Amino acid sequence: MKWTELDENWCPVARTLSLVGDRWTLLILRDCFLGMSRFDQFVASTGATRHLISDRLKRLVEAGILEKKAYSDRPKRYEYVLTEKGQEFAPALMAFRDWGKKHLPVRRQSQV
Amino acid sequence: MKWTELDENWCPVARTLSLVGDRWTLLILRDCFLGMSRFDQFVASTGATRHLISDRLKRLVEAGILEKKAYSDRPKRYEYVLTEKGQEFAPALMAFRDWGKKHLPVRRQSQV
DNA sequence: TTTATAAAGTTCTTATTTGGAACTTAGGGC
DNA sequence: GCCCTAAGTTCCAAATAAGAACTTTATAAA
Repeated sequence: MKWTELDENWCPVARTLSLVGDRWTLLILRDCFLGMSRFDQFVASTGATRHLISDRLKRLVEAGILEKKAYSDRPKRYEYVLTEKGQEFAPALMAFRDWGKKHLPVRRQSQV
Repeated sequence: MKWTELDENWCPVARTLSLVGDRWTLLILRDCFLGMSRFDQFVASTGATRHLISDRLKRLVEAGILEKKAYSDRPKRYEYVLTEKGQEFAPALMAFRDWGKKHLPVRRQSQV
């Protein structure tokens, strides 16, 4: 089964996962909550390929979680900001953060 | 970057995602919270391939989120139950559920 | 005594997705 | 003209997943 087929599942968890249920998507959302909004910031911060970031941003915009806004006209440059629907995803990320802090401590400090 | 390389990331969200950041893993956890514990239940419920379920259960057991317990000796049969560490993942799934219920309503009712 | 069923996987081949690097487009500055 | 930035796109090789069949161990039925 492809994961996009989960979008009409009876379970709201499954439907949510069909949209954001992969690590790069959730890392992009984390970055948005940390104040990032630009393509290259997401690439640098997540470590994912440009291709993946491009694809995931498209999905998030289609889903109404992010909004693509021009912040420059010449040349055309865009940034991505959380919509209200996206903002409401905060509790989920906070739950992930809390679980990680408690159960997955870092041994060695690694770079961003 | 491979997603397993996120496990020593500075960010607790990223570390959590390196473990459970894929849709099938989270669906398995959802099923555990719904009371399921057996291999074939996970296969039927999630719609993922047996191979995937096998792999993800292994990871979850290694991570101490699930425990593999024999419930029959002849023949040897195992089930998977949430550890306390796994139980504490509940808030994250509830956040997903709430977000899905609010923002992703189902149009047509589909089967489990 | 085959035959059938069940649970929990494993194996196999093919298809899809991802990784990594280079390239593109549209300016701006030196 | 040459280099730089930002936001992508394109290409091919490598990794991962899909789908179906097969395995193992044991119980029950014909």
